[in-house]
Amino acid sequence: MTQRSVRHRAVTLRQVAARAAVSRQTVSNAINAPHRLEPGTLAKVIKAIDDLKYRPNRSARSLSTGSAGLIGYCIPQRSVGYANSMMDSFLHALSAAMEAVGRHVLLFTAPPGASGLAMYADLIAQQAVDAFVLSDTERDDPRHRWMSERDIRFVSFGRTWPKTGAEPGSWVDVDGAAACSTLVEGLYALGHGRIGFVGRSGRLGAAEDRRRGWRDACVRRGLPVARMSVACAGDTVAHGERAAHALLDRPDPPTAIMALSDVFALGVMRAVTQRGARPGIDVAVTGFDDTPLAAAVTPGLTSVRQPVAEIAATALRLLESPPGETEGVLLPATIISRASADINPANLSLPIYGSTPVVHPDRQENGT
Amino acid sequence: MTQRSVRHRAVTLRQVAARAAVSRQTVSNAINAPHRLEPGTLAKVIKAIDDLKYRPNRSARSLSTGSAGLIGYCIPQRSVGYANSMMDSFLHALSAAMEAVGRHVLLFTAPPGASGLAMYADLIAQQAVDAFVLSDTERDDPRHRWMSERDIRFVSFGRTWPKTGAEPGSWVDVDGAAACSTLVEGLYALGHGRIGFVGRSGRLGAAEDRRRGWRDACVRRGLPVARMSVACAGDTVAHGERAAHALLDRPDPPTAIMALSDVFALGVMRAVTQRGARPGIDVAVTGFDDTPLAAAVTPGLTSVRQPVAEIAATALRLLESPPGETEGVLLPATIISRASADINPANLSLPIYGSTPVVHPDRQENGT
DNA sequence: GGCCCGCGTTTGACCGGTCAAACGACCGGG
DNA sequence: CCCGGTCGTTTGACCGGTCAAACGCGGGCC
Repeated sequence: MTQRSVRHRAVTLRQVAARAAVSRQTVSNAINAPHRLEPGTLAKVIKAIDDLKYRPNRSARSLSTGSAGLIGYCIPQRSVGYANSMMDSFLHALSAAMEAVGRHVLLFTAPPGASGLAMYADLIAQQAVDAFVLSDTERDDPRHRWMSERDIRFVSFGRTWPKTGAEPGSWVDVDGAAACSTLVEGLYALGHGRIGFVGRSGRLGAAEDRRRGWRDACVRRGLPVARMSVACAGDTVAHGERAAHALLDRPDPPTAIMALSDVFALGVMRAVTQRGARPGIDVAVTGFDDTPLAAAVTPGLTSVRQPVAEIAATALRLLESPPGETEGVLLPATIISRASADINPANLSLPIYGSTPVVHPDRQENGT
Repeated sequence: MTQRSVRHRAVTLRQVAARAAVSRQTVSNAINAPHRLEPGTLAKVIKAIDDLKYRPNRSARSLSTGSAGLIGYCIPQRSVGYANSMMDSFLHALSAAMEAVGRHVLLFTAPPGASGLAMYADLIAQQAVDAFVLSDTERDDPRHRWMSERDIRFVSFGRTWPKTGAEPGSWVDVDGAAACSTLVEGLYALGHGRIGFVGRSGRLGAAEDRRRGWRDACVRRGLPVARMSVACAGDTVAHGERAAHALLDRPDPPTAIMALSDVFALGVMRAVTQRGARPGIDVAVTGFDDTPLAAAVTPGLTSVRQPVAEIAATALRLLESPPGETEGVLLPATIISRASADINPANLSLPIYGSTPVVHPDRQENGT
């Protein structure tokens, strides 16, 4: 009804060209290859662009160049009650990193496993995205092979775990094994001689990696690993709780329990409390991902923080590297030491996998 | 090096047309307006499409139609330690809903407040998105006015709170006031005569809405509201804890405390415990958002679940309704009753705002 | 039999950029 | 003086769809 309800067409490159009294291509060059223009012309064109507030049409550019300027990210359908604020902040970091180079993240959903590949295929066929960032990778993840066979560009957050020599694609990952072996070292230094592990069944690469770090460090220190680990089927506090009870019911129960996630760790702490013991005093407990839970519970939960911003930046770099050149990048995590297992960095011996820093955040978090 | 490293061009509409021995437009019609084709031709074209696995190029279509098929969603930069898994699952639901109609969600980041509007403006100028879904809306959110002035389509998750009569745009929201007033009713029925509220300072619409529901229900029942509420500045457990101590230190302390979020509620439970009282027995506690925290803590935290899938579906519907027709939809939340405040639906009187169902999920969550 | 109508199909133009080749001006060298 | 080369700019074609108008055809009606 008001006069502004008349839809004003967007400014096009030709209008800018007309105003600056140059050809279309000159305007295009002013944006994409300014060095080709004579300084005077460039200034003239830039002025016209600013005056008209011109912004190139993304669809037109995509059509012409053949690249959409978008990368696809599949939001996994998580079970209710699964607190993965890590993925939340990773998405933010990824989005921010993409923006810095003029690209964006396109979200989509797909069923896990091979059946979800149709969604990926469709987006590529429509040329809606240039590449994918994969997360929640599994061992021998079908997506990796599938994509490399079709020359679809991707970066995996999580190793591609090749059976053979050649990697099917680039990946970034966090050194969960190193973090877990450092945790074992820290607990060992605190005098723990039996360290349990609450893991996850299934094929998730990260889960297997962390368990390996725990196992190898225990073996190295001569600590028992047989009957010291449990694999949960689900991702809830209740699962972690039952797993901890199972461990603590055994003949020589562990005096420290490392959990694959903060949610599991919370279940472990509950189990310990139910048995009349005190987490952090009678039984040490550690988690993973440093979710808000970790800082919130009493006692504070020692956890492992993943460097989301670095992961995102690395993923972007790998995506932009020339196709065919696959590369894997392993980033160190950081152990956030709290009262549930007060790791002392000074007592750590040389790492077997890689170095993982340890910090004590308590002062800041409980302050104003 | 292998032969598949030869980039095969994507199938185009013209190739399909050639194969089916029809014109380009006929293929286009087969996809967009099949009813216009004679059944025989349609079958022929569809066969060609299937044979070649043709999928229309998204950029080309966008360029032609002028709509990108994408809606923008700004992922807010949350403070570390803020567990909003609600937003996580909302994004999943939104993405799934969009896909069902062939559209997608494009993520971006922007600083909060008016300074972030440049990002919105840029995406529209580039015609990268058709519309926006806004979340974390504030009272008199600058984005609403700004967008309606520019005829930018949007739906707000959170009321637009107009000062005048006309709404600047469509919105979906969850009836937080009704949920909170129902919580008050439930607590009143349990015998609580002084009910405190831990809220949030600032202009967040949802925070003000919930506080209003608490306040009005208390006034209606003749319960005190003066010196019964605290507004926290930050979103952490520590803030909630301090707020609870402040309430419990007062001359006539509350016997029940409602918190704006699960994180605050956890802080409240800690404060109660520190004072030697038992949450759920000596002091009732409720949270909001039904995050994994709520089911994880001991005792289980009574919380309020927002219907994310319905919110997403409604947002999509409002986006597709003709422009100019603004509409607001208020959806009921669900109270998830646990041991921290065992609300009994049978004892609730008639609601003052709207009806909010109450469920007891404990059996499922602690089971296998 | 001629006319009009509607249906199914085709044609040319267009969306708004980019690419590659052509163009003119200027400069230095033979 | 003419030629070759470089630089800055322009031109036409093209990316892969959709839109609107034009077209051919058969049927019903007068």
